[in-house]
Amino acid sequence: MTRADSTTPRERYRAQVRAEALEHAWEQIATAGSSALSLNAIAKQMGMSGPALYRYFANRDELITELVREAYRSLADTLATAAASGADLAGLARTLRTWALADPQRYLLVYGTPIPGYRAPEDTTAISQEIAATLLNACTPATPATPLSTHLATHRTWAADHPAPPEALAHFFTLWTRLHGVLSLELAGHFSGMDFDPEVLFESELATLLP
Amino acid sequence: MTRADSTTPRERYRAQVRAEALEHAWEQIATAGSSALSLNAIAKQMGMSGPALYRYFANRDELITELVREAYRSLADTLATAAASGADLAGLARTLRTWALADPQRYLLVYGTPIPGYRAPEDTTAISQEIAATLLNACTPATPATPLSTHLATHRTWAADHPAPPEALAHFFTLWTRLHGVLSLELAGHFSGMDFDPEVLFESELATLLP
DNA sequence: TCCCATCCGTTAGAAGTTCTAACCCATCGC
DNA sequence: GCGATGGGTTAGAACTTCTAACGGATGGGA
Repeated sequence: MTRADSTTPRERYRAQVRAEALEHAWEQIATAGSSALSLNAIAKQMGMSGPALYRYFANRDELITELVREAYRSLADTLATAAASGADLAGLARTLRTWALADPQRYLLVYGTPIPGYRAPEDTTAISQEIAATLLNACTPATPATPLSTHLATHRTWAADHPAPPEALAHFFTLWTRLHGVLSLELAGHFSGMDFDPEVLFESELATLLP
Repeated sequence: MTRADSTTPRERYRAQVRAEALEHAWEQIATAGSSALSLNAIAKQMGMSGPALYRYFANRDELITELVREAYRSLADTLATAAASGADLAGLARTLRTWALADPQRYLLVYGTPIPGYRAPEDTTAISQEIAATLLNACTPATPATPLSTHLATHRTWAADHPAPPEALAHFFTLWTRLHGVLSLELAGHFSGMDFDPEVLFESELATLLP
């Protein structure tokens, strides 16, 4: 304990206040969406007045960035533990759907409409690669070569260090976009008027992705 | 011309101002997203001060609703004219992609993250059904029965008047969600870090949807 | 042609928001 | 105990949406 291995009381308090603010932010986002998130309202819910929160978050964007980071982290961990428990590709896909349905706004925060000016920080792309790797590990490379896989064979810098063959990369992309296609339209309420069950559609798409 | 078959000059002026306001709104939305749309800024761009626009739009939501309506209308017309020109399913899909890439925020306005409280008006769902019908007409019912098609056979109230068989309905949903899956992730910038071409992925998914 | 109602645009202002500045005071380390 | 650090406060600027009250122009009926 010569130096900064343990945290000071101030740092602990600071982390606690930040965490509590993020909790309130999640509640607010779940009910009113990310665009209606108010730093002022959060501060008042915590019993302190307006600008006090600016000691903890430089601005509204930094708070949202932290929410995005938490969402990414949560998804990455959820998928990683599922994979560690022996879940196959179908299990991971259903884990993803469960995670998304548990908090639609959380899913849409990372995969929904982005703010045009907003630029995601470096570490979120790292977590994104982590998620991709978890899914990629479950992708079976038994699929035949396609125009997509041959294209990815020469355009794979994003997964340069992952040993998956180009057919697995192609499989991963089709998995990702197909599941996201069903999930995002379901979460956005575009199936709400219709009386069918989106889960059947999800399972139908999932079935096309299994060996 | 006994009564209201032609428009009065006032009505024409009113429609013109509304149209100009919507033009500025589209410009604003294209650069800063729908959440950053400012009624005040639009008014000032038009040379009039703040609250004047409230003579033309009851509130911000009504203006956004009108934008959503225009977007739906534009997509429906674009697909309808493509279909009238003899476009097949592949042609319609590529028309959709072109339309989406022409103005990403316009696509995301209708298919992206919704505002939780917001309720779409009746006529937009009518246009949505119009779009579905155009695509449905191009869906070949040659696909075999699947769990999804049997489910849709008994849950098709949303397309009750359309004569398509359940296999075509299933085909339509897989088409919709697969294309949207690629497009929405591409428009949201989730492929931007990677160096591959989203069009290849789009064409790959499209190929799986053709007979 | 005149006149009046309707409608348009204005300014003022309330209630929000984000965020900065200045100040006070508690806490923490030396 | 003393001083620096940092948290919380209020004030205030610059925004936003939206309402209210007031002018003035326009357009249709007598």
